[in-house]
Amino acid sequence: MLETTTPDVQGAFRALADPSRRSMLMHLSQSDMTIGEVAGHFDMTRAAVKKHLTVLEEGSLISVHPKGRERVNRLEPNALKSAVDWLNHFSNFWDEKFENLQAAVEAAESNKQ
Amino acid sequence: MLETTTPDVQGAFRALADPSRRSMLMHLSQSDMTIGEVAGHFDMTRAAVKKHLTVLEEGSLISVHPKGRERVNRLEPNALKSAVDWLNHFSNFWDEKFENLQAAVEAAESNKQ
DNA sequence: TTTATATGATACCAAATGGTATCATGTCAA
DNA sequence: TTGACATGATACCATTTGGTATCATATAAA
Repeated sequence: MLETTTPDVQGAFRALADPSRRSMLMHLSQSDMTIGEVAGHFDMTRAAVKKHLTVLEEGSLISVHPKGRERVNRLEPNALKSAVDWLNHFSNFWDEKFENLQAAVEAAESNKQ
Repeated sequence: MLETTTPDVQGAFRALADPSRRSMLMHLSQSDMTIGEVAGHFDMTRAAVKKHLTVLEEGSLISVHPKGRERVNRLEPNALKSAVDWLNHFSNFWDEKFENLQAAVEAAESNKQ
């Protein structure tokens, strides 16, 4: 009831607060990418990009997989879900639209299992 | 298509990144409150609370309504929706569960009008 | 083996952030 | 009117944050 600071949630929202990081998530939603490939889409040094990717990894929004001398960054949808969950759970208080939405989530989840 | 930095979204995610501010939203979801009332729930000065409330207001997550010498802070659900929308739109890329979810949102919205 | 390359690590910097203390202002009430 | 009180506004501080530059390390390739 009214959880506010689950570490997961904090890490996710923290990572989502920066527009560059949100943009990186967008890129990673289209394909896994090495740090160098990610950096190719941004006007900043690889070191800066790597810091952002570290924040995303700390928030469990991405996972990193060594492959030879490269490190492949992969989107992790589940952690994003924890942010959505926080917002939805919270939203139930005032808007029935969100109740429908949460019901849809639960229905979809039970269908999968 | 792949919007990353709508001002709305940035303001909302920025405000949501801090656990104190998320907690304030929780409290405000139960009732409108003056800055003094909000401050009563936190171990920090009123000035600090006011700064947080300003960030929430800048993100359009709350609205402020003068009432005599008080200023009543009220939750604004719609701005939270912009954050949810960003997450959902984004989620469609990899998880059909979220497609169901977004369909439910749209259905609920059209039912209302 | 040598060399090029992808990444890691560190040091450093300016600006933003979360916080305090203090003072000013506006409004309710005696 | 005058005092109490809720809030606004500043100034200030320590820490975090987003960024750069530089050097070290590990691996692929010649």
